[in-house]
Amino acid sequence: MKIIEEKNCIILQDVDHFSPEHTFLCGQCFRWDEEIDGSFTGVAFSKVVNISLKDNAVVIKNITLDEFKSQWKYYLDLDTDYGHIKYGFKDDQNVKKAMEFGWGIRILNQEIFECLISFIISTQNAIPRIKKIVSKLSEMYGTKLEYSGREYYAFPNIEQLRGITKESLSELKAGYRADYIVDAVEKITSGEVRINDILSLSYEDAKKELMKIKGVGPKVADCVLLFSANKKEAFPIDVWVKRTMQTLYLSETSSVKEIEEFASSHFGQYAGVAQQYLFYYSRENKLGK
DNA sequence: TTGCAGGGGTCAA
DNA sequence: TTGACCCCTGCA
Repeated sequence: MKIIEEKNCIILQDVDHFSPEHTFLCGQCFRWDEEIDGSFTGVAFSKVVNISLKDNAVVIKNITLDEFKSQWKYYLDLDTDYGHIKYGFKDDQNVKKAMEFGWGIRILNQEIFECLISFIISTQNAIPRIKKIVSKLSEMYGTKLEYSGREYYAFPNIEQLRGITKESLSELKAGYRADYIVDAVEKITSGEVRINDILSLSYEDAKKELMKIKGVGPKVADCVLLFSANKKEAFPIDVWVKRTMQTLYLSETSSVKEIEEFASSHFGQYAGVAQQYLFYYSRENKLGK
């Protein structure tokens, strides 16, 4: 990968296995929107950034070389060799097919707090509505940003949400999830849940730590670990993945526990990567519906 | 227009 | 293991 710095813009040449479209639309994040020209604009690290693919080069607008090296390179998971991961799944025809369909999905390393709150909101909810609620929460409590003549809002940090109540969140119309958001903020500010330790804890311990929060069950915890804590062995099982695994690998009556055990032994350390490709493939093709 | 089913699950009994 | 759950959206 060759990095070229231009005015307030970075160009990456020879990047393999990266599709902004598939990466931002595969359901792992809720803060990226497609523009008319096919590029994607999103907010992270209190910055608005625009990413596009042009003639096999990745163009990232509104960042400096330092910001790319210190934050965005990791965020986009560009240090991980997806060719190697793909090779490891060469004997699995289902994953192979899903990886061809959704080529270039990279598992993002999002900010943990934002990812946690976003997936608490995702519970029993549809993606467009999740995006709406996350966006509204940012507008209410986050820092205002500007890019290309438009207003954006950074996702609020823990300090900005300190002291919120169920009532103050009523405008969000998040339903019963408002209680969960309040509980997460309280437990993190009090130190009961040490969110900054998630990165250094083992997968199992990190999952236990997250599940101390009300509204965080195994699925939400796995999403947070996979999409923001670089734990690629995490294998979130939702309705789509459950149906897909039952159809392609196991049987209709297989339980979540059985699927979990199978995924761990069959997919191994990159189970989460396989999960995301299978999830995207089954959703886009409405598998089992 | 109204009514109903279901949505990237989780909690509590 | 099973239903209830807040609220919105899509679809008869």
